[in-house]
Amino acid sequence: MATDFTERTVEYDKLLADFKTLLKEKALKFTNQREKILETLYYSQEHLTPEALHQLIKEKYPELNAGIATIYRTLSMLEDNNIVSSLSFGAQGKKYELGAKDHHDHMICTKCGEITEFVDEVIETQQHKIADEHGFKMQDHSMQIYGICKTCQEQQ
Amino acid sequence: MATDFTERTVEYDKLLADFKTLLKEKALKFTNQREKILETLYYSQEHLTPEALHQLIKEKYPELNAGIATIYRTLSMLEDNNIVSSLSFGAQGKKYELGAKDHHDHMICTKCGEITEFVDEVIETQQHKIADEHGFKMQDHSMQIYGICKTCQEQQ
DNA sequence: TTAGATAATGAGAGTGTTTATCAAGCCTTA
DNA sequence: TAAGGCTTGATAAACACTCTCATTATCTAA
Repeated sequence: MATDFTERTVEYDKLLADFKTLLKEKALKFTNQREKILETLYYSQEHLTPEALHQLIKEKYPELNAGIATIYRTLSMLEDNNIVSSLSFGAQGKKYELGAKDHHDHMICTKCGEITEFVDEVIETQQHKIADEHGFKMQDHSMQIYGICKTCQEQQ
Repeated sequence: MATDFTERTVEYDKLLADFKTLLKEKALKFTNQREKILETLYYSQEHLTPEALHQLIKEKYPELNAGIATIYRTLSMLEDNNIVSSLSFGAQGKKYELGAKDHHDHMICTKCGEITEFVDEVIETQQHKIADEHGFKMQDHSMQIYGICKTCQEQQ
């Protein structure tokens, strides 16, 4: 446990340092709001909507008085710089997660909304192959599997 | 050509008949608006936004005076009954298409917004395999490849 | 350390999309 | 054909997100 926490802290410190470097490169400023947004995204295990992220930050740092516009602005900026990635979720808007991890896809439970991540090499390579066959210059991809998760199946 | 048209008409007639049956089963009514929406979706080769669908119907059937609310309501109903499926398109909203066709995935050009459909057996089977491995009861899935299409690459 | 330049912020107005409300109208079927 | 109840169009409202702008905070160079 102690080890996990330490590793986690070290990993976050690296993320933060990289973030600062990026800001400097682009002549952007390192603000309290940006720091707390990155931190909250990092320590949250979930995929967050801008609204949910806003709530979390208001609860933990009420004195920051962070506005929702700043959340949106920062998430956009983080996404443009490939630090976070977003997942479109039908009409319910977007959810964001730190994207510094390895690429992965999502399995979404249509009952409880839980999102499970997975990585599959066969699919990764196949996607590149398909894009190539169509003369398509692939930039990104996303795949979602919708269904009922194990827990929800058992509850019936 | 004549053959194509005939086949197409026959196929649409079947779709329409099935739709009527569904409505009857659910004690819903067969209205002019619902018919024109289904028809327009069927004869359109494109993935349509609710707004675009509304425009098409206003142009072709001005006397219907169809309201945008009806378009949304009908698309929802059709989607709930697996007659159409929608494709979330980031911040730009949703696009709808008839879902009675074979399953397929999408390749989306981030420059011009063009959507190309494709079917890939390797991916289809792999998806089932992944869901099984996670004890997930798969209901549906969607995959999008984002990138620059051939035409847009050539224009640069 | 300080001051000036300028990026970033919060509040709130604005925008575009989707949904809810409700009175009037249309479909079904008896 | 007439009644009942589902549908509709118009419009208000909810929602997600973006823009504007005056004020505040950050960075840097002296």
